[in-house]
Amino acid sequence: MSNSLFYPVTFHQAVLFTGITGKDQADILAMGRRRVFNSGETLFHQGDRAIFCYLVLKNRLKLSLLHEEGKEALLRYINPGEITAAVAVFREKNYPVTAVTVGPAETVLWDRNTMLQAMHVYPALSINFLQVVIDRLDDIQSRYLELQTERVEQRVARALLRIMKQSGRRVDEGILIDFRLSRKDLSDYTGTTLYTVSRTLSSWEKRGWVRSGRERIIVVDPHALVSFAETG
Amino acid sequence: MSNSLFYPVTFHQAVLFTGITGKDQADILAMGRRRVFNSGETLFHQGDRAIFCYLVLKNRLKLSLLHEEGKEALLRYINPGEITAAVAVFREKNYPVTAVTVGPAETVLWDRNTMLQAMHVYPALSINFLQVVIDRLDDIQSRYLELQTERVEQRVARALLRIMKQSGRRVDEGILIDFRLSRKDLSDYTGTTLYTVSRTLSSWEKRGWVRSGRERIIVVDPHALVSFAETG
DNA sequence: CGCTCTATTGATAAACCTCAAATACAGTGG
DNA sequence: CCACTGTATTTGAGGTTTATCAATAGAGCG
Repeated sequence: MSNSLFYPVTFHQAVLFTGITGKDQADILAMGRRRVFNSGETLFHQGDRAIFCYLVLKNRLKLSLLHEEGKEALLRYINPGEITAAVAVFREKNYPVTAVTVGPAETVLWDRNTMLQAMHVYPALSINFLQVVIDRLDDIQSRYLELQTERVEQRVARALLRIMKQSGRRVDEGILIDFRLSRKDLSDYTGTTLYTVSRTLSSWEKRGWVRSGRERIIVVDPHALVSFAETG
Repeated sequence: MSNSLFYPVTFHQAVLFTGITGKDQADILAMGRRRVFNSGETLFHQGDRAIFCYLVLKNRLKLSLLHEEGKEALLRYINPGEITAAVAVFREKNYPVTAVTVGPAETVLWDRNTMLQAMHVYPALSINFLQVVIDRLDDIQSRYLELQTERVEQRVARALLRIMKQSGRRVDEGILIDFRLSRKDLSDYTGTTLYTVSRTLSSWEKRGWVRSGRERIIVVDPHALVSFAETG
C-alpha cells in the first residue's frame, strides 16, 4: 500500500487482478518487489529453480524454450499487465522456460512464499493464476496443432495475427506491432527460418497486406491475413 | 464408500489421490458415476461444453486435437489411474480436445459441481488437479519445442520412448507397448505420415532396436533409442 | 562516414510427403 | 481348419516444401 503510487493505474485491468478491488490490488503489489531490467536482460533461464513470479508493468518479455545448437522456440510475449512464471508458485521444480526483456522493462516480482501468503488472504488470486495457466495451455495446444498440420506461410500468418492481437497498436497505416520484432523472432515463433519469413513478408507486402521494415511490422489488411490463415 | 468394492485397489496410487487416505478415496469415487465405454467410443468431442472429468480405471483413452481435412494431432494416451479433462472443472468454455477409447474402457466420471464440492471437502484434490494441469503444460511445451527443432526420426524415437514409459510392459524381448498402436497413431503423435513412421521402424528393426508387427511395438533396446533421440 | 546488425534474394540441396501398388496380417464365417 | 475380407503395413518413385548457403543491400548508431 505504501508504495502504491509507483504503479500505473492501468494495472487495475491486469488479468491477475480480476475480481480484486483497487485497494487490495495495491496491497498485493506492495507485497512484491519492484524491479527494472535492462534491455535484453534475462529474468530467468531454462533450468533455474523457479523462484519468483513476475507482473510486467512496462515494456515486454520474450518467453522462449531453448534447444541445443542455439535453436529456440518463441513461446510468447508477455505484455504490460500480464504475469509470467505463474507455475513457479505451485511447484519448485525447474522451470523449462527462458525470459528475456525486449527493451528496458519494469516488473513487480513475488517470491513463492509471499505469493502463497497473498493467495491465502485474497483467494481470487489463486483463481486468476489458475486461469492464466489454463489459458497458456490452450494457447500452446492450438499452436502445437497448427505446427503439426499447417504449412509455414499459414503459421506465419497466424503468428502475426496473434502477436498483433496481443501487442498491436492502431496507427494510420494499420496495426503496428509495438516493439522490435525481427524476422528471426517470427521464425522462432513459427518454427521456420528467417529466410522463409523474409520471403513470406515480401510477398505479402507486394499484395498490400503488410508493411515492414527493420524489426518493425505493420499489418495493413488483417482480414486478408485471417482469410489466408484459415484457407491455407 | 458403498460401492468401493467396484474399484480395483491399485488406484490408491492414482495421481488424483496423492495425499488422500484410502477411505477418502473411496468416498470421492462414490461421488462420481461409474461408466464403461465401448471400444472406439467417443467420451467427449472437440467443441463440446466441458462437463465431466474422467478417471480411467481400465484400458486407455486417446486424446487428440482435430484439424480440418481429417488431420489430427495425438496429444497423449490416458492410462489407468490417470485423469483427463481436469480443466473442465475450472471453466465452462469449450474443451478443444477429443477423447476416444482404445478398447473397451472403464471410467469414473464426475460433473463439474460434484467435483468442486469434493474439492471443497478434500482440498488435496485441488492440488492434485492443479498438478495434472501443470504436468500437461510441461509435456506439451517440451513436445512443441521438439516438433519445432527436431527431425522426424528423432521425434518418432522420443514418442516411442514417451509412450513406452507411460504404457510399457516388460516382456521377454523387451518392453511392449501395451495396446493397439498403429503407424498412423505414431505419425499423428509426431506430426509426420504413416509412411515415414513405417520406414523408420523398419530401419530400427534392422538395427535390432525394436520389433514390431501390426499395431504392436516392442522396444528391444531403449538405450539405443535414447541415444538416437538425444544426438539426432 | 564507417561499422555492425538485419534483411533480401537467388541457387541448390535436403527432408519429407504423396501416390501407387504389392504384401502381410487378424478376424470371421463357413 | 481354411479361405476370405478388410485393414495395416511395406516399399519404391517422384514431387513439393522448405532449409541451407552465399552474396548483396539497407538501416541505424556512434
